[in-house]
Amino acid sequence: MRVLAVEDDERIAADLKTALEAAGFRVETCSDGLDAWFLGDTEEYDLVILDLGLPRMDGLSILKKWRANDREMPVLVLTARGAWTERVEGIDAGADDYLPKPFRMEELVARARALIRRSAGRASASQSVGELTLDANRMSVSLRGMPLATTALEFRLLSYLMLHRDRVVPPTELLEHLYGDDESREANALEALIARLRRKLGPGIIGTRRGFGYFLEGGAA
Amino acid sequence: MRVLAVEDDERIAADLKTALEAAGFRVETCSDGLDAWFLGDTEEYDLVILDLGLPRMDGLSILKKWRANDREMPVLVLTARGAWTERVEGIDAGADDYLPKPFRMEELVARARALIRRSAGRASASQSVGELTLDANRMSVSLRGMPLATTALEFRLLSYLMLHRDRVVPPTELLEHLYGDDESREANALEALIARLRRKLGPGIIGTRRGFGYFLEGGAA
DNA sequence: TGCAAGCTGACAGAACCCTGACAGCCCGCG
DNA sequence: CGCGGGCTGTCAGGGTTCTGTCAGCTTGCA
Repeated sequence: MRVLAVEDDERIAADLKTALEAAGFRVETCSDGLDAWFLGDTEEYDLVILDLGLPRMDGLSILKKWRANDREMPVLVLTARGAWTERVEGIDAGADDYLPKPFRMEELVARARALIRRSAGRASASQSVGELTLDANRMSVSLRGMPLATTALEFRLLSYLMLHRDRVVPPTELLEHLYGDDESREANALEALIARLRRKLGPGIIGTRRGFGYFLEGGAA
Repeated sequence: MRVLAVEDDERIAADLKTALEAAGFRVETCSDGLDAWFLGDTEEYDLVILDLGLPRMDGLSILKKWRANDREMPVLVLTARGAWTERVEGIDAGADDYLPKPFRMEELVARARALIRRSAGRASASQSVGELTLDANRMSVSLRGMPLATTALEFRLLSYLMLHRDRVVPPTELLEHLYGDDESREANALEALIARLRRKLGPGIIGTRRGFGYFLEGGAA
């Protein structure tokens, strides 16, 4: 587990590092706002602990920029005592939790653990096969890291194929899933849908097993 | 393997029990929502089959409560035919798979197996005879580890021979299985099919017992 | 040797799937 | 309210792959 601790008070930063490492995390610290923003934007952390008062760039601004840029890692914000407005702003900016200073290290570690656990559960909402990733919560699809616009129906199709990534899914089953058989659609509706999707995705994503059905390539080699 | 089948229709419940036990599972049934929730929350099952319409507590609510409580066992949801919104909700609530009612018991058993296998971390349902392996999920064939392209009909033929690996299968039976006897085919269709397959597979895979039928070499001989 | 069962290659129709075009529908916007 | 635009189902027109049939051939057996 990799943690970034952003804190410009050197003594607190050192204490954080000590406590979190004792708890089994790999810890990096950073005391400058701009550097922190850059690190969080480019590196992969399982958790970020973020103080709000920082040189060169304010903590809240950093957080907002991360979130705007789809950086989803859990962020625990450290706020000054009594400044509860900061907390509201923090939540708005996309913080997952906050802790008023001063705090006891045990509490911080406990919250850190809880956040990581929670984000692990949340991660199951987004799954990928091959170069394709979809996030069930945000109803978003990305291919090789690039976000890709899909319609609701397209998403449901991909979603179903993803759920059954380890097998070839027959068209009847897909039709059943997409429409429910109360309304009968021409089988061609599915083919058209697949064609449109393939045009977006390019080749090598949705495969056809002639006579059986469709599947996601790279599904369970 | 221990399975909990939650279903309030007694006849279906009995069928479920019969089919799953025939497949080698240990089955407990439950017809009440609240009881089901309690069982799933306290007992350890390898799989839960969950009907959505239940007395006292709805299936989706049960599932959500389990998941909220970190109960991770695979859950197969039975939904009413055509009510596909239920399925989407089911997935959101944490179902691993769903099956629209009415369903064929064989399909349910197959999915049950797949789910248990997946949760056990293993990948695919493949079986082999001699040097030939086929994967019923991915509809793929491999010979001596090398993947081999087959058509749908060829696959079904191999599949049937593999299922009956321990005996010689008469051509009439194969014809019946492949085509259903409503449409009559020349017997030669089967011979042509076998010939094509043998050309792909090479010698020593499909054997002939003149006057009796075909078999997979290495099957029981 | 003769017969029946099984094998094979060629081929054309069938099945399957893909694609582009189009039209109806819905929804937001002016 | 009309308009435009995005989403989707339908249709028609292919292209490609399968596969049943046919005719002739080989093999096994009496």
